[in-house]
Amino acid sequence: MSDERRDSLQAKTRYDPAEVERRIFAEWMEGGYFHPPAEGTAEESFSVAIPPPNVTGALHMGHALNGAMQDALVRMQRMRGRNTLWLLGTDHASIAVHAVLEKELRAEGTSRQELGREAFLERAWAWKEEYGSRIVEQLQRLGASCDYDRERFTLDESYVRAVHRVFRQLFDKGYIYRDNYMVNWDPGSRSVISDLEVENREVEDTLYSIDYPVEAAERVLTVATVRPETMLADTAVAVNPDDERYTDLVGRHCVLPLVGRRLPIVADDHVDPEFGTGALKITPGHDPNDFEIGRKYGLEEIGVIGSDGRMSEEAGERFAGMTAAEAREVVVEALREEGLLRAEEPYVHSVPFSHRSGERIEPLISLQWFCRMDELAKPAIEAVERDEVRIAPAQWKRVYLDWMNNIRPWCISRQLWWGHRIPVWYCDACEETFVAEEPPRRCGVCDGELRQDEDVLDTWFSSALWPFATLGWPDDTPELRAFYPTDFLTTARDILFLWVARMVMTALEFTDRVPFRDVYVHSVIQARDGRRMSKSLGTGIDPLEEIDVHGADALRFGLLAMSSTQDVRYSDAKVQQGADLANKLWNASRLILLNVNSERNQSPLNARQGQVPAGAGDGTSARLPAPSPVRVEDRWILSRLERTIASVTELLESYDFAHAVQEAYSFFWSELCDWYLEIVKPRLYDGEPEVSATLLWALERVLALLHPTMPFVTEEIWSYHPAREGHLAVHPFPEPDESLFDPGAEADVEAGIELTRRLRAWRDLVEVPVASVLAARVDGVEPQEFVARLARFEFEQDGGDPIASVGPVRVFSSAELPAEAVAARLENRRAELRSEVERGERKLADEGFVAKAPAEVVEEERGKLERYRAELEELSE
RNA sequence: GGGCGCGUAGCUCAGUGGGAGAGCGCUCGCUUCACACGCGAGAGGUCGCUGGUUCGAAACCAGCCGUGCCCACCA
Repeated sequence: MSDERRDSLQAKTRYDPAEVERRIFAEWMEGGYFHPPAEGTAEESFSVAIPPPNVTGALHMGHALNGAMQDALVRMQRMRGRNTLWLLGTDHASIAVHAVLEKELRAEGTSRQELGREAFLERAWAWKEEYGSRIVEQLQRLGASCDYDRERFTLDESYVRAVHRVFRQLFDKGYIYRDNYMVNWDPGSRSVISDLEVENREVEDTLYSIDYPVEAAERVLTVATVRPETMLADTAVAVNPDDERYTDLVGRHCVLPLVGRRLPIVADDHVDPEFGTGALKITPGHDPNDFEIGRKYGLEEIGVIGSDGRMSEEAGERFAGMTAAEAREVVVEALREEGLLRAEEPYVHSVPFSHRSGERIEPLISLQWFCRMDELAKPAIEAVERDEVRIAPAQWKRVYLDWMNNIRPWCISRQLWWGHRIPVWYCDACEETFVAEEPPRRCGVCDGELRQDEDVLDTWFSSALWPFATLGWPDDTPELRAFYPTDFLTTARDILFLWVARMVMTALEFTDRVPFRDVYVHSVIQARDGRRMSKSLGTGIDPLEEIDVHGADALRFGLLAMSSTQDVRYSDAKVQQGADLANKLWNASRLILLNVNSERNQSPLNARQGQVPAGAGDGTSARLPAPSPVRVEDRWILSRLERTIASVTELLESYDFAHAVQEAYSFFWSELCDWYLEIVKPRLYDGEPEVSATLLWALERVLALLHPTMPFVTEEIWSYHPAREGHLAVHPFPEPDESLFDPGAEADVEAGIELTRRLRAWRDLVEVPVASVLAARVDGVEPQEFVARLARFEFEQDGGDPIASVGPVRVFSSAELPAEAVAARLENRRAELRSEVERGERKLADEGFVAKAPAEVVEEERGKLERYRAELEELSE
């Protein structure tokens, strides 16, 4: 280390992430570590496709958590020397982009319709170029080791080819078809949306009961509805076939009030005789249930509400042009005048809203493109049943399977412009339809002009191809060979159906492989008060602000530490814990690096594994073996370190990030810093070579172990390590060395620690001044050297009569020891011990326990009882 | 209507059959030459309630109470 470097290390008593992070990130990028060559096979390499954020998106906590998890696993594999790709990209997000741009256009007093398709798309591309990479830059702030040189976009030219190929093949198989069907019309985005983009909310409406006169009879049928305006589109009335009140009416007709249309009275099981009067008005044009019933009985389908949300010509002159809400009032008023409005009552029920625009869904019949999913689902169900795709935690496997087993056709067309335009062309002259991957020039039948379908595909149709389309499919590219299938996917559960299930289906259909081996469904991070984090509620917490204040490592540690298999509240304390850990790492490293006797400065980690990390030095310099510790505390810390490496690694590999980081934290803080460093300080200051070697070895391994979760601070500290030959980002990840496990050393040092603790506690209780060193004798085995030093005792043979016992330590009286406090403390301890002895005796007197409990449990109980008895006897002398 | 989850220290959460844990907060004592974003020592829980299984239950089973989420076509 140069003198300047040493001085700066000496001077910085606090770790400052803001100063470090951008510099370190730039070094990684310069090293090209995140841009793997497209070589080898997918089995050899390690790859992850990032869940592509929307181009309109800004980094939110969900991205940050997901990023922290992916980066931890990706970095670990990269350090292990795998050819590692974390594929980055963004999603074109049709609806979101439309929302942004149309808002802009409205502010300018115009609209996309006025602008026209071509100009709108130009504007959309310009917007994408300007803002689309914002989230990518934000991922860099997090330290995400994505391949920034291989960024993909779901509207890339090659991606478009993949989409067209998939569309045509599904069409050829008869899975994709065009139909007039009941769809979810979103007046907000003025497009159809799929069932998965609809959310139901409880709403209080008014339930109206309306009398429908029966034709040629004095009777009326009273029907109930929350949407009286849709009665204009009624084409039947239904009753339950078992409902005796109406048996005689089935097959006859009602007369629709205000309209005069004759409505057949049909019988159908769907009608609940208990609800209202047991008679249901049927509106196939505007209600999904009624639509099904209508198709079943071949009823007329009338649409009275248009896609603009206004009443159409079909509704009649009186209503045409009104909004649905206006029409409702007029209809109700007219019914009231005619004396047909039987009742109005408040009614709470669930109503569909658009997840995207937030507006109430208008169900209507429309000519749209659909994709049958049942055949595609079959292999995707089997793959998960057979654990070829493993979903964790386990309950999500069943949720996935339940949904897949009840899958319904998917409406894939959208009345939008930004997106993959549907690759279908129509010939108006001969009414022929062409589906093609490349735009056909003329009609193949009559040579007439062709007109492309106006609509675009659901954004999720293209996202469903993400893991392979980003790697060049349908071409057989080196990237595809090297990195597909990918290894895992981490995601929040809200896109399990929307995205994950569809990727599994398309991957199996088009590549014959599962797209990834593991799916890990992670926590949703809620706001501090337990509410959803959302922009509209104002409950969002900005990860970038957190990074500004605490550093990326702190945020990453905090998110991983708070994560769980269930939803958790955002915890400032956990982020602070991460910041504290970064600072502690920095300062403990300063202690080591500024005080070691650095004659031996090679890398033990490299030596043991014999690896030369990519991007590291030439790999030819001499390597030293692991330190061969002579002192028991050295053997202890090395043993604990290796065990920690083993368990942290195992926890990371099983996606248990919270326990992984907390285990690393507690080893480092409690064992390495609080005990080992305190124990060895005198040897370190003395310049003893053995302890220096042990400390440098331990530091190297701790930094490497923590690098996947806290990449910046570990990389920065590593830059001062004498064994450094290259960046930590590509340094070997530690493998646990079981030959260093040492149960004997662990037991010995832990006993010393325990005694030290008891001595300190005793001092505190008798209120002896902190600085005073107490004289005492030890009966039995002499404790380790550090016990007396850290507890501020001096062990000697002679000092008169002991006035107190703490374990084997007999404390001599001295002026600083208040006799009364000592006596009180002694009595307290005796009382404690008596109760412990009593408890043990009671338990061992229980015949059931002695007879049925496992022998080792009983033995343990006996041992404890013996120890307590012995101590009590000692104190009673 | 169906499904899944949760209820443990003041707060946020771990803990799946052998004496209740962590972080933060709180109390007391320390400016001890890595770190006051620190060090040492403490206080604080009838583990939602009621039954059951077991020698032994925070953990397993049943019921209840409270709470969150997902799915679902009763107007």
